[in-house]
Formats: sequence, structure tokens, C-alpha cells
Amino acid sequence: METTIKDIARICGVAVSTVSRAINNHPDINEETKVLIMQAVQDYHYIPNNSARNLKRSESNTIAVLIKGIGNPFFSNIMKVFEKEIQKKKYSFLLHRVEEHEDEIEVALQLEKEKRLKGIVFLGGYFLQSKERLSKLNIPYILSTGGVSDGTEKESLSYVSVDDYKESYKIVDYLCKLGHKRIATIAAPPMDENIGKLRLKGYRSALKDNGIEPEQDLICYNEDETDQIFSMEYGYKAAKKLLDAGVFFTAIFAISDSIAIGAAKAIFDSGKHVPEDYSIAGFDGIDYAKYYQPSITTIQQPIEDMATETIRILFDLIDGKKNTVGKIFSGELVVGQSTKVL
Amino acid sequence: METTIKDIARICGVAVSTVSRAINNHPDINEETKVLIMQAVQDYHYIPNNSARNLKRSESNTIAVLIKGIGNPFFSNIMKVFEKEIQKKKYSFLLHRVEEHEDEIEVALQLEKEKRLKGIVFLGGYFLQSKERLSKLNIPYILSTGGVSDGTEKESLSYVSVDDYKESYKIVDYLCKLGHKRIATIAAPPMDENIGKLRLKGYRSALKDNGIEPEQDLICYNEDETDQIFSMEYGYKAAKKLLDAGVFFTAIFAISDSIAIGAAKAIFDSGKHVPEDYSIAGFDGIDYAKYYQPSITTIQQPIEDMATETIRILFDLIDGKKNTVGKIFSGELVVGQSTKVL
DNA sequence: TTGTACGCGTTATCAT
DNA sequence: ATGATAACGCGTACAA
Repeated sequence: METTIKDIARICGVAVSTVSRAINNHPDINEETKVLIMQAVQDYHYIPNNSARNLKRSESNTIAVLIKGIGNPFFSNIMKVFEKEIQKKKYSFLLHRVEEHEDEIEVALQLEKEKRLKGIVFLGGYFLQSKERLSKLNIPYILSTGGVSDGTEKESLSYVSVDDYKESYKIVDYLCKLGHKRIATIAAPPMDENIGKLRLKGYRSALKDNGIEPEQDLICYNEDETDQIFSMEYGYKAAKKLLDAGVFFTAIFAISDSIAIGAAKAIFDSGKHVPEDYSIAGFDGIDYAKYYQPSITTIQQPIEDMATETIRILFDLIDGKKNTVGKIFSGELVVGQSTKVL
Repeated sequence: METTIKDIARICGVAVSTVSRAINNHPDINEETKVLIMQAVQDYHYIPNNSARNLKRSESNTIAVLIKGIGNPFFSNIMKVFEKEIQKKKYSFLLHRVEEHEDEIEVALQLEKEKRLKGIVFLGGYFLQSKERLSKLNIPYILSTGGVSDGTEKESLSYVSVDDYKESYKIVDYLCKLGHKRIATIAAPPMDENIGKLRLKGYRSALKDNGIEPEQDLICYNEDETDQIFSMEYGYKAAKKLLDAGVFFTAIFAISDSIAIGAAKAIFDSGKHVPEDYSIAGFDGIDYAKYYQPSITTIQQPIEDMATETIRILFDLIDGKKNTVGKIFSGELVVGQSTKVL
């Protein structure tokens, strides 16, 4: 069987409590017995059972980050910052991915009990009518870069995000100012109620404010359900469809950089060029957009600042310094090589 | 406090064991009392404490995947397959990321105890002289896509991988056959003992077999330790250095696609073109390479097959059907637009 | 079908 | 400084 604390105690001829003191760096223990015990721990490969610890402990100083859609490159840099900031506070950091079909709040409730969490960060989930359910959580939590919808209920909720509506307005407006009049968009499927919807709304408003009436023909999405949204494949197929449809347009606003890259490739594959034949703009500011050829004009989210602020707010909540806070960051319009004056 | 099984028992006027039977779908329980109990579970938001469960349970039917360097796009598709295959077996799937400075074997030992794991998949770690330490694990494990070094000790180890040496030989040989004689490589820093080393070795051999003597000037790496290897930034800086050095070359073999993309961008930024001025080849076959403009010639690893096989072998081990098995897959040379005949 | 009681491995409290 | 023991929440063998 597994080596337990009892085994070590027996081996060393001491009580379990003494062993416990040794491995947990308690002050009141003889240095010699401690050395003796630690030696046995080494020799017999003793590893404390975390379940038993968590069961006994009332708290644990760990923060969990729940993430839906891991592998999204937009998230990977954020996590590095989380890790760093959480370590700074001498807390430990637990990353937990939520499967597509799972309910993140249920998962959070589970983890809260199991791990005696101090706080939770929800990364990139979809939170609609879930405020009530969130309130079942007994520990502080914050929604990070999730796209809080502009409904009524963002009071009493902590979040860090950009204003997806405003930022997408900003970049589409930029396209208009470049002289584009026929601007297509690659959007999320109509059922999307999250950032996809907000970004589409920004697109519409920007067009209208520039005297252009949005056209259904130019609002494009991929209906193949097997393709993940926010993927290059999604963008490729949607753009292909758009090109094949024969509608006239001179620019595309893709609601994410990955989609934009996929769309750009579709254009190149059709023998056309970016930005000579079509301008392309994206959203998010991931590295791949910067390194693409041509680099993609996009809205760069200040992810480092957002991540830092996420943790700051969460710890304020934990320390009881504040009530819920929502913070909206400004994105930066980064002009790349994928857009040109018409 | 938290609602526990005792609370539910008291509320329903039954014993804890009855509640336990209800929530665990045991056969011998009255349907009515079960309904009653489940109702109380709902009403009082009872959630079983997983730590207590794991402590009590002797086994749990979960497989853990340990991954070092999450956010590597090469891994994200693999995990989808893992998830699917593991679910097929009615097991649950635990993803655990290992921090850069952590020791994955230590983490594995921890998890084995805490979660009563049935098996472990190590994804993309570095396993050198660690065979001995791995043997401390009491449950089956397998190394997936990790680059098993060609040393002596791969017996008694299960792994799934491509032959990094052979595949990199293959693609460099292809460059030679295209007529390139001055082929640079962007490699891992010299201390790397894993796939970086193997791929560099393949590069050297291919050159020699084509009558070209490898030159130190053409073996390039980025010494900036803050940059993550296998990143675009790493490739960009290394290529920049190469270009600035003024050495003559006509092709670059980058040891990963991300590095290749970074290198390509450096070339474009210097006013040159790919493949007109320089051919570029990568390794791995990630989506971003396919969608890049020009698409990157690369070695495509059959990640779906590899992932499926990883799980298959692991379950064979768990079921005691087999001893350790190592399986080497063939990569496919995918010719993209980034290479041309000289 | 249901209840009682023990034990899982650990930490903390209280004696010693 | 160290030992004995209760408790954490749960599952289960055994008894009823």
C-alpha cells in the first residue's frame, strides 16, 4: 500500500503528530527528530495525501482559474500573468478547464468545497442569466475578459473586460474612415449571446453612423457546427462562402484574429490579395496576428493589465476591502498591414 | 457552514448511509426515500465533498494528463482527442498543467495519491535520466509526443512519438533536394537535451548525407532567456540575428512551426520575401502554419492518431493486457508555399 | 430497505 | 518537545 504518515511515525518510533509537525515546518519540534523524520520521508517516498489535507484544512490559500476553451491563444498569455501575480501573494494557483458541455458554475461550486478555495477567476465563459446561480458561491469571484453583456444586471458582479461593443465600433469606424463602404463581417452564429453579439452590434452601429446601411448579405457566419468558432477554419470557410456568393465588398471585419487569419488565407487562396483587393481587420491582438503576413489590423486588448487588475480586484474582495467592482479597459487600435485606404 | 451529508440526513430524517446510497445510485434503496432525499439535496444545494470521497474511495476511474507548456497550439488539438477517447471508456479526464519550474514526476506522484488515478499521460515533458524516478509511480503511464531521446533506456517505457531525428532529417533532405546548399537552422539553445537536440541532429545528418558540411554560423538560436522557445518571438529574433550577421544562406529549417512563422516575419520585415529570397521549413504541422501566408512547409505529426494510440496503449496497460509499448509514428512532409526550388 | 459504526490520512487541541 | 485523540465528510460492511 501507500506510505502514510502512520508508517513514517512507526518507522521513526514517534507519534503521527510529531511527523505532521516535521513535514509542515511547525516551530515546536526538536531539530534532530525533524531530521530523522525527514530522512524517513525521503527513504520511504512518503507523500502526504492531499485529499486528507484538504478535508482537514479549513482553508488553503489557493485561487482557481476556470477556463472554457483552453487552447485559445488569447488566453495563454493571460494565464502567465495570473500565475505570476498569484504567486506574488503567496497563494497557489489552480487551473481548471471546463469542458464545453459542462456548467462552469457547477464546477466552481464543486471546486470551492474540494479545494477550500479563496477565490475564483472565470475566464472567457458565457454569463447571461446566471447572476442568481453565481450567488451560490460563498467565496469571491471575478469574470475576466468574458464580455459582460450590456444588460442590466452587471451590478453586484465583479468583472474585467473591454467594451466589446465600443471597440468593435472603433475598428469598423476606422475601416469606414479609410473609405470602405462595402464592409463585410464574419460574425458568430446568430444564437451567440456573448461577445459575438456585442461585436456585431458595434459593427452595425459604426456602419450606420457612417451613413452605411448594414446589409444581411455582408453579415456572414459559418453554419457548420463542428467547427469551433473563433478558429481559423471558421474564418476560412465563412470567407470562402462570402467570396463564392459574389457579393461585392472591399473589407472584412472578423470578430477575432483567428477568424481574420482564416479569412485572409481564403482570399489568398482565391488568387486575391490582402490588403490590395480586400482589407481585413480582426479583434483581440494575439501574437499570431502580429506575425501574420500581412500583419492583421486589430483591436489589441491590454491583456497584461487586465490580468493584473483581475487578480488585484479579486484579492481586494478576498481581503474584504471592497464590494464588487467592474472595470472596463480600453482596447488599442493597432494598424497592421492588412488594411489600406480605398 | 457548508451543507454536509449529515445535514441532509437530519433534514430527511434518515441515516447518512441512506443519503449516500441515494446520491450514488445504489440499487437497494426505496424509490420514494430517494426522491425525498434528492429533493433536499436540491433545496439545500448539497454538494458532496470530493476530498472526503477521494480519501475514502480506493479507485476513481480518472486519467490525468500532465502538460508542460500549456498554450502550445500543438497540444490543444491533442487534448480534444484525449477527452473524447477517455470519455468513450467512461473514465473522467483531469488536465493538470505543470509549471515550468515544477518537476512533473513529483506532481504525478502527488496526483496519483490525491485523485486515485488509474493512469497518467505525460504530454510534452522532458524525460532524460528520469526513468528511475518514473518507476516510483504505481500506476500505468505513458509519454506522449515527448521526444523520447535516442539513448539506451527507452525499454520498459511506454511512449508515443515521432522520430524527431528522422523527420527532421527528412525535411532538411527535402530542402537539399530542392537545390539548397546554404541551409540555416533555428535550433534550441545548446543546453536543450530533448527534441531540440534530436531535430538539430537530423539537420546535421541530412546536410552531411547531401555532401554539405554543417557550419556553426548557420546554426542559430536566441540566447534571450526570457523568450520562450518554440515561440514566434524566439524565431523572429533568431532570424533577425541571422540576417544581420550577413551570412549567406538560401533556406531556413526552424525546429518548430511557430519559430518558422517568426522567422518568416523577420524576413518580410527586412524587405525580403518567402520563398523567393529564402525558403523556410518548420516542424509539427500546427494550423497556424497551414493558414500562414505563405503556408509553411513542415513535418505534419499525425496528432490525432498519436493521441488515440496514446489512450489505447494506456488502457491496455491499465487492463493488464500488455507490458510497456513504445510506438513511433511517421510524420508527413507537407509541402507548403514557403519553399521553392533554388 | 435502512441504520450503526468504523476507517480513510491528516491536522489541531489538549495533555504530558 | 512530544504523544494521544478528536474531528474533517464520506462510503460501506455489518447488523437490524
